[in-house]
Amino acid sequence: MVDAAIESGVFKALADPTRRQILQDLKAGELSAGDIASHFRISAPSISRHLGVLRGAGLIQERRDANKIIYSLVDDHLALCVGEFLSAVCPEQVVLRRKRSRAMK
Amino acid sequence: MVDAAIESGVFKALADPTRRQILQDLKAGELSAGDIASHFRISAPSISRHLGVLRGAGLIQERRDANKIIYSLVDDHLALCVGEFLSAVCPEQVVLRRKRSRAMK
DNA sequence: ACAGTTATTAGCTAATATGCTAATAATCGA
DNA sequence: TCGATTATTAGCATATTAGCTAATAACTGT
Repeated sequence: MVDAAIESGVFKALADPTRRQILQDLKAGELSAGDIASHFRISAPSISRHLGVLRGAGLIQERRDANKIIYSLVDDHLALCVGEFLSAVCPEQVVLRRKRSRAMK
Repeated sequence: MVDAAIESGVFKALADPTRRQILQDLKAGELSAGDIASHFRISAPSISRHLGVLRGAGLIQERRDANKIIYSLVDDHLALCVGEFLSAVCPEQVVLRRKRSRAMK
């Protein structure tokens, strides 16, 4: 079960089309903030804030590489939060497949 | 492919926890506006507006039954819109199963 | 037709979200 | 260390959202 406050942050984050597009872009692999910003017409600071929202929701993570800050998807978070909700409302149509954890006992 | 404006409406609608709960409540079957409102602490007009948002997003439908207005889930819409997005971002974890249409040629 | 029930619409306030520019921070290369 | 590059933070303006109460609309039963 995903905590309600966390789920709420995820859905809030998904409410903005720019943020949804960023997630889709990151599906292909990690990207720097500048790379991401260059896909949009809005200003870099605005993108930076969108990245902050996504990060706050636990959907993406960042690391510094020299000059740049590199963003990437946090693996299971989106599928877990949204999948759990969809499983509650339309389980016949959405099947959640849990990824095999790579850290096995 | 789901139209972008429609997808946007769906995700906006899902951003509010009250609206997500309404969808979950309706999973069990149709409910009148009053039934729905009685599950929440907020005023009936506020619930009415939430219902309007969900309806505007195509997620629920209404019909009048005498005095009451009865709401129910619109079958595929949620799974289609959100599932399409999840399939783009985390297809390994979320499998979208299309319902068999009952109106077959 | 009228009172009662159910629900929505109107009008308002307060909080939140999103965009911008200017300023600041962190790092690199010479 | 200094200028260039990359990105974030601060501060502001505007738009949207969510809540409320009061008023209106649609329908029932007598």
